[in-house]
Amino acid sequence: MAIADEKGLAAVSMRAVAQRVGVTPMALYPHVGSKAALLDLMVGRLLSMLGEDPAMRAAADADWRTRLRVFASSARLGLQTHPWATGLLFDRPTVTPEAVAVIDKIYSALLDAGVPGREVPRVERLVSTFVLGYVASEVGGRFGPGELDPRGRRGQLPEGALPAHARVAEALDAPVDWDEEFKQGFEEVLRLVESVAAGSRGGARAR
Amino acid sequence: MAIADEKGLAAVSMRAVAQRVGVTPMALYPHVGSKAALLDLMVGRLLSMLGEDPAMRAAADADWRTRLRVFASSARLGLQTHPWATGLLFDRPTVTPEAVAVIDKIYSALLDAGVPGREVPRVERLVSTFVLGYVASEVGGRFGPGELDPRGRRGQLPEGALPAHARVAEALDAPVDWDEEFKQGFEEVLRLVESVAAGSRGGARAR
DNA sequence: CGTATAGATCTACACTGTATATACATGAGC
DNA sequence: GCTCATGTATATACAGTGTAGATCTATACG
Repeated sequence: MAIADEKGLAAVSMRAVAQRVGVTPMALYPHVGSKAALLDLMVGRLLSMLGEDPAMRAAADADWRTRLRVFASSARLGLQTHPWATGLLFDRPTVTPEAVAVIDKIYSALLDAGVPGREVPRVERLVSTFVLGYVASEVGGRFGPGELDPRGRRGQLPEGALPAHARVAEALDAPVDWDEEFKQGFEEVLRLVESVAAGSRGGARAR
Repeated sequence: MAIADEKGLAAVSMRAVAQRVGVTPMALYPHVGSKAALLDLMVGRLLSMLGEDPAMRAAADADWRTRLRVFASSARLGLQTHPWATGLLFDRPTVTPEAVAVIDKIYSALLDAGVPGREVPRVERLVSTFVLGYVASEVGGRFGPGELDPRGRRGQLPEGALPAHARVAEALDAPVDWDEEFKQGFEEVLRLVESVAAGSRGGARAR
């Protein structure tokens, strides 16, 4: 994990890890099994760090909204500190003990919010996909500026090819406060959760 | 792209591509520049396929909701057909001509929905992050079952360690219709978009 | 015809994960 | 104290990666 933090996931080779722990590459195999298993261990460790995060422990008895907010910001912070994990999280089923322990906390918050049990796993997937997807976009560079500034970007295409861009040009030129945007987006996700809960309280609906 | 579709992104080596086109590996370099540039070209081509998707063309004059729905399902279908692209999309800034052309369509739909111009880029990121994140989870295997069935998964931890899982056990054992869940989640995202638009119509709010 | 130039080729380098065979150190049973 | 099994560490080797650098070739132009 130290190697991945410092030089990126690509730098995590069996040889590099072995050198770090002062051993020959093949000596790792009896311990970790394979490289894929090593990556699994890294993800598991990160998830258990999230599960035991002091901020999450402190909020354990708070209302469901606070608990979900703390989860979101802790997860975001953890993934920003360890960006290598985002890609891995999409590739692995969330079935390890560490993963289900985290998910159980989210289930609990959603149940307290009034989301019907039948809907809880679905809404959990929706919420955590927002968090993971958003942070993956931030740290991966999808939200990044690329080589061109916004003005140059619009210049790549023929005049009038991007009518809607023209109508929001001022917003595109303004700098973005990503912390604020994440927070705001998550608040909207929380309202979405509320509406699912309220929908169930309102009784059965058509279809 | 054919190689990636057939044997996964890892199988896309310069040597494999060269063999496919009947040429030596180094002959590719004057044409594509580097492997990273080749991957950029692949992503660009996929995005332009999405932009010219018949379904999206057909819905070009429909109301904003239909346009966004068609975008979501076309993007999902495209990414399911070409799963190698999901990881790449998180890693590259969306600044290529092909990418901004697609984004412009979403901007246009959001403007028609009544989202204020100032908020349009933010809401676009939110909507497309949901679509991309959800599909990346599907094709990457995050939503997959892993090696253990749901019951075995819960058995990994000591009794009572997963109280919330216990309360939603029946939902966890039920099979999931992913098409339906995606559709439902996206409808909720659409309501979220509506609420942003409605919030702006309602005039300024207390912070 | 000669020559410039763009493209293709060949070789080589420093990497990757890991199969295989070998060496070694430690603890158990007699 | 001795043997032997077991788990760990090592060394070597193989097939693969992206691509730098030098060389070769075929086409177009004056």
